[in-house]
Amino acid sequence: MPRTGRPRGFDRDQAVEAAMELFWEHGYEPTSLSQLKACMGGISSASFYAAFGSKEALFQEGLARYLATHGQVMAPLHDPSLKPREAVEQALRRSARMQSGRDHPLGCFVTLSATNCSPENRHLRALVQQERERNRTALADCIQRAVDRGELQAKTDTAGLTTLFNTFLLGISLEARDGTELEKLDAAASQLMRMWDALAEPERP
Amino acid sequence: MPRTGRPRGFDRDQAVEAAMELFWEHGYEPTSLSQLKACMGGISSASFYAAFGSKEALFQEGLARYLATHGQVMAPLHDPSLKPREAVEQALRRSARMQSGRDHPLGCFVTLSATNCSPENRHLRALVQQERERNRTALADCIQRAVDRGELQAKTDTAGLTTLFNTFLLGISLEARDGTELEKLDAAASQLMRMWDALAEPERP
DNA sequence: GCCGTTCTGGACCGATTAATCTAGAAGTCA
DNA sequence: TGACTTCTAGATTAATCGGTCCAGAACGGC
Repeated sequence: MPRTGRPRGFDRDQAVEAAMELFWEHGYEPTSLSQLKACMGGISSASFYAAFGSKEALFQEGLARYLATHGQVMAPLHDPSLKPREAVEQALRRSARMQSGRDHPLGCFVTLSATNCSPENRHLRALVQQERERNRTALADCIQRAVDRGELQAKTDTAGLTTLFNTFLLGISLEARDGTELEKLDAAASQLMRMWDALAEPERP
Repeated sequence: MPRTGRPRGFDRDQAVEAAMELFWEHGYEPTSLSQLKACMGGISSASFYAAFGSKEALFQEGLARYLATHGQVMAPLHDPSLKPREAVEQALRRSARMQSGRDHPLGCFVTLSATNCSPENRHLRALVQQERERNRTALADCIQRAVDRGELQAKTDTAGLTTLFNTFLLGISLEARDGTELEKLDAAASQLMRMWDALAEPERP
């Protein structure tokens, strides 16, 4: 933090937040420098580059901001203290609720902000893809843990079940962006969790 | 078709095909005129505009081409002569197979080509969204038909089940683009279809 | 008051964007 | 052959892209 010199004329934190929403809504490439500067209160190019370095660096800050806030709906998947079924169900329902929320862009930043990408920005796509991979792995671990603990039948096709849940999870983004209401997404999640129960080892009487 | 004048120096049909693949891979906005002209054999701007009118018109032609070819994997959903279960299963499995195919871009044109969009191209996003809506409706009709015919229990939550299948269907795009192999997608589809069977009215003995 | 530091407004950069224009080439038809 | 039509190569358009530069403003420390 600088203790001397002319103070910044805008709130850097709010600016990152506003930029995140722009990237979230329109994606990395369609979001222009002019839009970004405008959403920060009409700051100048000099101010922009002094504060963030580049458009790309700002995008990475936006991603980090998203992961630390809205993206936390996926946290249950990475919490080993939760029962696997609980973790999965919470990830689904929290994702659905967050992504269909109306106080920010619809859908998920991680799946939607770098979908359409020029070859020269491939590394940015890789950045968010890596995040999806993290969730995919966590989900797989969750399901494996459920089998290990006897909460799913031993014969369960874990790879297939993981892909099923992950594909649904990813699909929520597109569904939410198309305007599907939370009620329907939640009902779909309920159906899917009923399936989990059907695959659960029946209690020995 | 013109019967007089200098003949076109390139194959218009092949050009539309090549453009479709570019839009499919990178999306509408990141695909530049230079790339498009290059993939058509390095034609000039004049040739391009004489043949297609505009970048946007070409995109619409590309979409139409996709729907008439690769997009036909969704046809079962619109075929009332198929049993509902068969229609849904075929739509899932054919989508998974097509979208993970390696002789064209991964995923689905309809869900991926206009995801990241500037406000001024909103109408193009609406164009592909409308296509998704068509499939959503067809899927809902399919499931309603299954209930009506007694192939699913009368108490079935049709809206929830429709959203479940549609969300999975959309998710296949993102999953395929992330490189998930057909084997896993197919296993996930199998799990989902097993769920259908669990919801089916049990046969009276 | 003055110095060093940091930020700001605005001009400016080359590159690229989608799209247009002009001159001429290459065909059909009479 | 010559009129007519259609397409092509290449220069050119205005606008916008992400990014840089500079002169001066606004602060803390001395």
